[in-house]
Amino acid sequence: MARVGLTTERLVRAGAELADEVGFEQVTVSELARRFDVKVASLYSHVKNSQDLKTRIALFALEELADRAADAIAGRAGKDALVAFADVYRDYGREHPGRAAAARMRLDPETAAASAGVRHSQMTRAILRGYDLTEPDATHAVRLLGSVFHGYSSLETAGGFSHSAPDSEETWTRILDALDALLRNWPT
Amino acid sequence: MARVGLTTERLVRAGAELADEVGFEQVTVSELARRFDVKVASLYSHVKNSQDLKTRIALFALEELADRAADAIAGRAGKDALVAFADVYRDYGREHPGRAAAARMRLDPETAAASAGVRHSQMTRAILRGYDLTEPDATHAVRLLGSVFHGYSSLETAGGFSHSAPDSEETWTRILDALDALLRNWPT
DNA sequence: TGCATTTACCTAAGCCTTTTAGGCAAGCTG
DNA sequence: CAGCTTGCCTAAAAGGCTTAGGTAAATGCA
Repeated sequence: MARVGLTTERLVRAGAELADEVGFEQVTVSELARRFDVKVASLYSHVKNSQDLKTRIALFALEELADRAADAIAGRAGKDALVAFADVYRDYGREHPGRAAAARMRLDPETAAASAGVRHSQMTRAILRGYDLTEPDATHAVRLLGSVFHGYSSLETAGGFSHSAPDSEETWTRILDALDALLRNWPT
Repeated sequence: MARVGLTTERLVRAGAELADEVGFEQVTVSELARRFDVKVASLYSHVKNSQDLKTRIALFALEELADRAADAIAGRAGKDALVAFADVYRDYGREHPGRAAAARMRLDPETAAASAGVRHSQMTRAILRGYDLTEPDATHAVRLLGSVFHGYSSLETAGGFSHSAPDSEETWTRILDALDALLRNWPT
């Protein structure tokens, strides 16, 4: 009975990697057990159930993404900050499609309120300091940006933009140009 | 052995309703069999497997949504068309969250190419006729609109905007104002 | 109308995932 | 080194997916 050294932390990290390989939907307690060469039941000391595992992966991804975003916007402002921030979301979705899908998972309100999701909206609002928006327009804009980042990443992952001109890269820069212009001239 | 009259069509419709009730992820061949008061194996004459069922629900939803969108934009142009079109997406997501989730499902390329998804992008492009965009900007704009509709609907369903001011209704109209303004002044 | 064909639904069975209950031994704590 | 905690185990139940092969209801054709 060699002990492998399972911890909730290690399971979640491995779950995140598994998600990137096979898709978040396909993350299963059984597969994770297989990867640790351990019996399935053994995971249940570290994780409440399958749902709990997925929620933890989602929280992990939100955290990781928020950290990257924070790094990216440090010392930047205006369009420079907007682009750096937005690129973090898109790059994350392409590097880590499973984690990104996890980050989009529906969380119950209390869990969401305690998650790094809060940091995400705070950072988005911080980006808007480079533009001249007052409430409630700032909130509207935060929601618009969230929708675009979220939506673009998930359409791109679904293959929506592949194999057709213009390439996704170009569309992305043009969308960011457009959003920058929009934020500078937000209609009242 | 009373025959219930199963058909692929009826299964898919029932599956769509089930999705709206319990969530698309929770749609299961077993539950569907239960609803028709039929043994699980019986469904396998009408549907290849669970994946096939879900794909068919997705295609059904895309079709239904495209029909509604087509109705909405008939006889409209400019901002009027944009708003009517966008509202179809948002309303569909709120009335039929399960089907809307299905419509967001990742399809393999050939299936996607044969789906009503094609009509969706054609209609989006048609909306842009009311604005002065030439290629490749029109394509960029189509992708932006797709991202926003997709993203907003999924964030709203996830409860992202609930219980905080301003309400989602107001944000939505302001976002449409903003998109209209943006399309009229697309940066080059 | 009666027979043949098709087919809608069934039973049976195997496999996989999830989850709980209870046991043993590995490794820290003193 | 004795004792406690706990990490991982076996066992088992319950439910979902899927295939193979059968029976009877519906359909079609003479």
